Amino acid sequence: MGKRRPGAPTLEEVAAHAGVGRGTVSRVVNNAAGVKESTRRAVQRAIEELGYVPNLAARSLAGRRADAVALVLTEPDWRMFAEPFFSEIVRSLGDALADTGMQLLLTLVRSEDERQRFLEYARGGRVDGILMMSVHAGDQLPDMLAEARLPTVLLGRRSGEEYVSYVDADNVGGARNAVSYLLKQGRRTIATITGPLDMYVAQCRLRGYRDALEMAGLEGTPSLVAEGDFTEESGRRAMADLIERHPEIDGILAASDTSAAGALQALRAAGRRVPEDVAVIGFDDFSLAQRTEPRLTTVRQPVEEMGRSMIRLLLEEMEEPFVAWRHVILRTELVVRESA
Amino acid sequence: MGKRRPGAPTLEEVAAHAGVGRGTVSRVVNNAAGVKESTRRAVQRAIEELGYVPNLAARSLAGRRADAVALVLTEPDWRMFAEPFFSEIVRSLGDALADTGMQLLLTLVRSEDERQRFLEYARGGRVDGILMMSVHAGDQLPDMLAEARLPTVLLGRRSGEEYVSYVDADNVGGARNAVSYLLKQGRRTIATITGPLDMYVAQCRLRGYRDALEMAGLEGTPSLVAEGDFTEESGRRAMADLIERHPEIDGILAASDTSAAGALQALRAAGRRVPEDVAVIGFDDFSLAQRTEPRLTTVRQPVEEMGRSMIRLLLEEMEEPFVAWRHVILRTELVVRESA
DNA sequence: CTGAAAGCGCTAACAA
DNA sequence: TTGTTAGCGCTTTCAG
Repeated sequence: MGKRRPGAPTLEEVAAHAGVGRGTVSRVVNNAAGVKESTRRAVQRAIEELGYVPNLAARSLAGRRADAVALVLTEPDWRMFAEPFFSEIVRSLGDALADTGMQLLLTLVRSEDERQRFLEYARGGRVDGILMMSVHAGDQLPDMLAEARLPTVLLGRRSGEEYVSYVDADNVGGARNAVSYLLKQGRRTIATITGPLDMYVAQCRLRGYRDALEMAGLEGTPSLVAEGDFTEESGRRAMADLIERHPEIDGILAASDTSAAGALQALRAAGRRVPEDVAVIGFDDFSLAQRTEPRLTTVRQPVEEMGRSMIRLLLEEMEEPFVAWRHVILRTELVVRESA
Repeated sequence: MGKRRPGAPTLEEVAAHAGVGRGTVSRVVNNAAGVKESTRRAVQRAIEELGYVPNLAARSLAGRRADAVALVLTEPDWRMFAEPFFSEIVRSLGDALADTGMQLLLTLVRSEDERQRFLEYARGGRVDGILMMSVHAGDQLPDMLAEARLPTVLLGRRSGEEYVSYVDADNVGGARNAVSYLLKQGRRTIATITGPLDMYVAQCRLRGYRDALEMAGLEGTPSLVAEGDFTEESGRRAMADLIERHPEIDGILAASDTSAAGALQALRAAGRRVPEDVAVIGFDDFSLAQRTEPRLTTVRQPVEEMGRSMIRLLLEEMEEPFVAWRHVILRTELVVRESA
């Protein structure tokens, strides 16, 4: 293994070149206060002239932070990689992190082997904190991270009793509002296309659907529930099944915008008019707004706020570790976009 | 900033606990040869008992590698994030890296600020090498990395005179073969939907298209070339334009499978039969195989091989730095999938 | 405001 | 086969 950048100048050399002590250079590099302006300038010139770049390993070792946080993507996320919700969240995390000077590192954990490797990486101190998104119910990684006392924040929870810090949307409420809205429109046979039911988020949206029906005094019909996995293809397939089972369907709640798009395709293929014959509401509103269904009514999650909240919680945990789990549940908003 | 894992045991403590010297523990941890089996076992027990985890910063500092490589995604990549080609490449890189014990870190570089931060991160020695994909012609980052003497490998090149190490597919040849195939079928009015023409890969595919026409003694018609950006939406739009300008079109080469899918939609919407009236060939074959167009003929890039090659080149550069740029150009394959 | 010095935890070279 | 030791480059007291 070739040594890294063999002749790279060190703090020491910069100090010598500038005719000051090591500590002073360190202060300048870290923008610490208490350095005479002229000295600072002299040091800065020396840095320029020598092309000095701080050695991050040394900095880390000397007892400070790694200045990086990892966003872990476990295997089940993989398919969602292509979902707009995913990239929007990543984008918002990047924005939220911009001020902190920390690097956002996406890491893929697909096998047990990779999980172990990542754990070593994190426990080895290469990151100051860990973010996870779309956690599946049975995922043990958050527990392992918690055990290693690593600041961790989840997007979504694994169950109602999640203890690791998380940021989540009010999925039950969002779904309930959506279905109530459909009922208010006079729809009576409302079906739902869920997400993968091993994810708590999907369970919550399903619960909201059921709650709304119950509140309206209607009885839930099991055959009006079709499991999907958030993807467009699953939406198409689920919708096709639903139409066959219940030709009288006049309303749909889909657990994602993408599966809603699939549902719309299947409905049109079956000759239904949307939204005259059948109204569709989906969760999230990224892909559709940009693509083929700009007029779909959606339950919007506050993505920017989610990213910001995750970073805020993470920073709090880094600041004052191991004192408490922190939870944030953000409100959703029904965005009505039906054309007149 | 809270100190990281304050009470974490060190090598020293493990050594004391096991009643051996520090060096011995280091050897055991690193699986080095030359340790008596009984000693090794004793050390391993001590490690278990104390829950020792090596401090990676210290390890890095002590003169070895960072055991991590970064895959940089610059702003223009961002849209491709959702493209199947992207996730397939990432997957193959992960596989290729699995043996090496290195962490793959995806980093997003969207702004000048983030570019600077990443540069510091890389020059600071947090990664042993850098991979970049879908580099745009004007991107300076590879030069900066080269200047910093950081092992770097690109997927694709910025121009015909690329010097930084890269792995690329034979895009000209692939496009030429595809168009020749269409010509052999008797198609005579062949259009192309390109990728973003500020990317060399898109230029090459366009060149291949033109070469094939020329070889057949046909004249290239500028209005048969529509610029897209690899996305489905761009394919739809470009195709719609092309049909309007040239209703007689009977063949299409699309620069990606995704834009080919968009083209197919536009063709069907215009009442054309595919492939009877119009034949379509796209580059890559991921999304379509999994989605709606399993029978599209495609120019297949050897994704697995691309990932493997990139890692191989990177390892070579790390091993023996700064001696040469290395280039690999992989053959493409025309995968005919028309139904009878 | 600045310099000197004590580590941070590990690897690797050298003795033993 | 193993123990000892000299750094790796930086941050951070503590004097001055």
